[in-house]
Amino acid sequence: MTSKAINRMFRAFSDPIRLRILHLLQEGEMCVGDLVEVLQVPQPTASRHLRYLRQADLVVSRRQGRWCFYSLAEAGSAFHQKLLSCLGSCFFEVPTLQEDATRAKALRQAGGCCPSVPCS
Amino acid sequence: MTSKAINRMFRAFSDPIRLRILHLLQEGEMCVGDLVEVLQVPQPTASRHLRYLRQADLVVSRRQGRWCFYSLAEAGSAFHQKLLSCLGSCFFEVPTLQEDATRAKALRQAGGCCPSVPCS
DNA sequence: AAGTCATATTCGCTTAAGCGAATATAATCT
DNA sequence: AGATTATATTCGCTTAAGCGAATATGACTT
Repeated sequence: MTSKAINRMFRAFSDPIRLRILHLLQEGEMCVGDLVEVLQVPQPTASRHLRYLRQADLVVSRRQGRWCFYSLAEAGSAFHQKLLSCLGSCFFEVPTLQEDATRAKALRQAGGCCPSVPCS
Repeated sequence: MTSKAINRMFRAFSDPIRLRILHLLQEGEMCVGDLVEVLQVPQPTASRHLRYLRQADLVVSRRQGRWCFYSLAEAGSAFHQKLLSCLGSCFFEVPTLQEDATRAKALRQAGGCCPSVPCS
């Protein structure tokens, strides 16, 4: 965990959409399609931000058939853990995060976009 | 504490020099001259970053004679507190922060740039 | 092989933000 | 008032990064 990596992580957190993604992934892995539906943003936008997060070592991806599942990367340092713990506090301040949570819950109950793949 | 404010705070943390300033100010307020000496950056650079931090509501300034003292702003939210607590973990990862601490300690013992102003 | 679905990348453009160099402001001192 | 000291701002330039629109890749289906 170098100084550059720390700056990259902070910067990764400093975008509304990426914050939303990170917050969503706290509940478990999600495929891109479901993320797009919850975030209500164009798919390329989601992919772009996901790449950014991957390059910052904040998320990892796993391919399964046509779908690509993203989840939070293991926190390999105290700093990484602290940073993740900020997400919880954001929830109370950012209404969008709460709306996302509502949509995500509904989507989970509806089954999501990928047909009966054991999503977790 | 709006969503924009949160993004601004994260972004404020995502620059090496600003991270160093925030870390230094954890030990108490400092005047610009002392910051410049510890950071070893041009004075306008320090001022620019201090303004950025002020606009993000992370630091406050107080003028005393010719000198301007900066200190950390009171954390008015759980989020703000969490974010500040990341600074501690950074210390172990970023050598520059440790070098700063050494220089700051020496400077404090030498009296700093402002003549016997009750600096704290 | 052709088609379709899920995801990723590229392109052109715009804005934020970093830097060094120069300059401006503000307060104190003589 | 004029000089000096401490800090702040401006200017010109460069790079990072955001977006929408279009296109490419990769995997499964028929």
